[in-house]
Amino acid sequence: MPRRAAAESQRDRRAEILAAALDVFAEQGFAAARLDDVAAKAGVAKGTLYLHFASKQDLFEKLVSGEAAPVLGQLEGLVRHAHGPTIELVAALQAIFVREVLGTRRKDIVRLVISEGPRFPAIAQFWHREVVSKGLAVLSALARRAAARGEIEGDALVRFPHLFMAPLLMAMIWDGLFSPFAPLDVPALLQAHRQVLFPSGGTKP
Amino acid sequence: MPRRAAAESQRDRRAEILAAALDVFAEQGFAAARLDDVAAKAGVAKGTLYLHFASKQDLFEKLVSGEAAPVLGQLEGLVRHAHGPTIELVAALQAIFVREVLGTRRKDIVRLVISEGPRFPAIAQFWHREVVSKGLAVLSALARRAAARGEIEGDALVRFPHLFMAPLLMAMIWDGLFSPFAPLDVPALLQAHRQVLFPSGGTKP
Amino acid sequence: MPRRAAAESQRDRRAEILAAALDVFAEQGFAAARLDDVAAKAGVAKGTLYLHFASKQDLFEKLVSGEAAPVLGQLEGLVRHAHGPTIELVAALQAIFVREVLGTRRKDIVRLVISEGPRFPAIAQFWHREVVSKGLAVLSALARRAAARGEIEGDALVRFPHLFMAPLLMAMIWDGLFSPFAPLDVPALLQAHRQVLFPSGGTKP
Amino acid sequence: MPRRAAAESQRDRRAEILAAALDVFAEQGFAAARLDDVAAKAGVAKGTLYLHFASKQDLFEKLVSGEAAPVLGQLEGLVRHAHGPTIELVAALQAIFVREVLGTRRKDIVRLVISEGPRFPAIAQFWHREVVSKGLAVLSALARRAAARGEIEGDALVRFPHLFMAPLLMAMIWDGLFSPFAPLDVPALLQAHRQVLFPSGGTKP
DNA sequence: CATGAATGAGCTTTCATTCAT
DNA sequence: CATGAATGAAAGCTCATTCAT
Repeated sequence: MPRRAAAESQRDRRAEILAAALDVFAEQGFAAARLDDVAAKAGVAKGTLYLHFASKQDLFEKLVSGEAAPVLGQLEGLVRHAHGPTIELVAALQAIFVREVLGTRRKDIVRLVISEGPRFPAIAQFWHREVVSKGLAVLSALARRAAARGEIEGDALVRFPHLFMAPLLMAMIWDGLFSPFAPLDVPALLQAHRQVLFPSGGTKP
Repeated sequence: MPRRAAAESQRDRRAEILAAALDVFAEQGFAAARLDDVAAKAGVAKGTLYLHFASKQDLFEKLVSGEAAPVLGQLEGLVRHAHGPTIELVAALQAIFVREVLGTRRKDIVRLVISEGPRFPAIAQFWHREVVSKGLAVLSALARRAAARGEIEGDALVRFPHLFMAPLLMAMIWDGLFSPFAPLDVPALLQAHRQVLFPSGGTKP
Repeated sequence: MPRRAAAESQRDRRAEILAAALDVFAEQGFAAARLDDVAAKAGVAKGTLYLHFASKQDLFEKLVSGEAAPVLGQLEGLVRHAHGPTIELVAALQAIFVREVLGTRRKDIVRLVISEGPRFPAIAQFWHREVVSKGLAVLSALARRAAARGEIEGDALVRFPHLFMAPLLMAMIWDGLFSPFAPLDVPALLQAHRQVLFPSGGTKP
Repeated sequence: MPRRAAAESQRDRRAEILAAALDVFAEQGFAAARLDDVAAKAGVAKGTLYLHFASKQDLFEKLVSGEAAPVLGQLEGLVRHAHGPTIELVAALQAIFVREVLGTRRKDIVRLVISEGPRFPAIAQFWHREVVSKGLAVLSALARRAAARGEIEGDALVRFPHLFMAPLLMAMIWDGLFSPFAPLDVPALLQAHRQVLFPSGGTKP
């Protein structure tokens, strides 16, 4: 099956380039990244990049638009089939985020979206549509569940599920900026956050 | 008074260049910013930039290291001379942040620190030392006050005053990324946050 | 044989660039030379220079460090296999110098070494080690031979073979400075020099 | 006499600038020299240079065209009123050259003429007319005197008095290029040269 | 006269993109 | 498909020259 083998090697090539691109873009930012470095890191010639991507910008856009779906799926599944106190659900979601985003190169993707997004409207829109709004919908459902179970008061978190996310965002940004000289204890931060969200410890007051 | 006049015009020139640099760096990021554009926007020749700043990087570092002190002073004063319910104090602090940061070019400075800081350790350290750690100290004092007055439970916010800031950070990032097509109601978000922080409405339960 | 062809074209390119660089550096000196001119003269784009040389300085150093060995070889061979009166040998050496240095672009290399050497210690040392000290050694051997054959008196030329070279150096400098309006009859100068060196006409007194 | 004082201070200023210019041009060459450095070294503002010299090139031309006459006068006087063996006269002339040129900043002027002359025809012509041809005339007279006294044979040195100068030129160039790591014993070189010029020790054979 | 801030043309160097092999 | 030499349009930075003070 030479066709199959060729297609696979194609996919591999492309994946290697994307991995190298992530390294370089994450370290340098879009403008300062050099395709020479991407090619060298991917082990291909510079011209080869253009067989897979139309331009530097295209490579960048493909890179930051291809990595979010699976995590979101995990979140969605977790919430849909949830049972037990919501505070435990929140802890599980945070753990997934820590493990699957903060603990992987995905955090670099998110940082790139934050840093470069304003100059790449297509990327910002894609992320809002495919990641942010879906994630917020899941979290809003979560808030509704907690309210229905009497675990939280008011509709603040239903209307602004962003408040679930904010400390995770902060952890991600802190990590990139200050962790070399002022590391942040992320699990403790998230635990504190859960304490704030569920003042009565997650049980009905 | 020619000496005096010359010194003043010097300061003006420098301020004009910094203002132009903020425009250009905020829009393009550090690497993609062109000093030609900065000079044109400031109404000076390219060479003039180098009479005031040693290099592009120097200009950038001076720009992001010169704008935070006054706001912090406001916050500190407010907390020190506070009276009344802490929730109102928090509302006032948030309002200051919205007015003095989100509502001004300062938000662009902060965004630049977030985006470019990882490549400029000097800037990250400066901001951590001069802005972030001081701001967190103020917020921690605020949390202690609220706990002392019985307005919040636990020490989560004392240990992690970051949780006060997180939604403001989120608002700032959202604004830069998504506001053109998905604006965020920041006052409502902050009000919701206050509801979460002070579930009993800011009075002792 | 595409590999072979590519390597050859590589060498050709490099040689073309070096030839163009010699033209431009010789005419303008190092500092005033423009790489634009080098590129144009070599028939390549400006960026191509940097595929072969790391910088303007590198190009210059490679240029002045790559052209002396063959001539020295000729001199050495001539002296080693000499027979007949030394004055004829000197005449032959001078003729080689006139033909191979004064009559070619090599004289421009030497002039560049003289003019720019003080600012390029690496070049000065290279030339002293590879060219000057070897050349002087050959000339000292020549003086020893003449003394052994009773053609000259004293050891002045053995200790200072520089005295053989001095008029050639003068001819080279005169040529660059004054020849447009006051040409120097170099063969006559060199003949006069031989008369001085061998007052008895090259035969034992 | 304010007029006189002003005129003197004018001359001083000009002399300071020329001295500073010599420092900078000698170290950097014409093209690489920066008028900023000249002004700083002279202790004047950059604009002041233009009150005394029309341009960088004008400053350079004035600098290298103002320093030769007195030395030539000494040579001329010495030869005109000579008595005793010519070899002693030659030794005296060489000593003057060593003292007044090699031992002073004048050697830097000469080196500048050699290095930059090809790009400044006005300078080359001036030096040929005012210095070189006059100096050679003196040396030719010297050679005639030696021949008349039977101290040398042939007319080689009468026709090419350059041969007197050549070792001095070599010493000057050697000094600029190689002396840091391979110093040349100039007095010994010149003594050797006299031995070659006067093989019988300066007495009639 | 003297100053030095301002100018802007011009320099070296970089790097996304192309294309002959 | 893959290569990597070649391109050339910028970009950052310099510095001789000018001129308002």
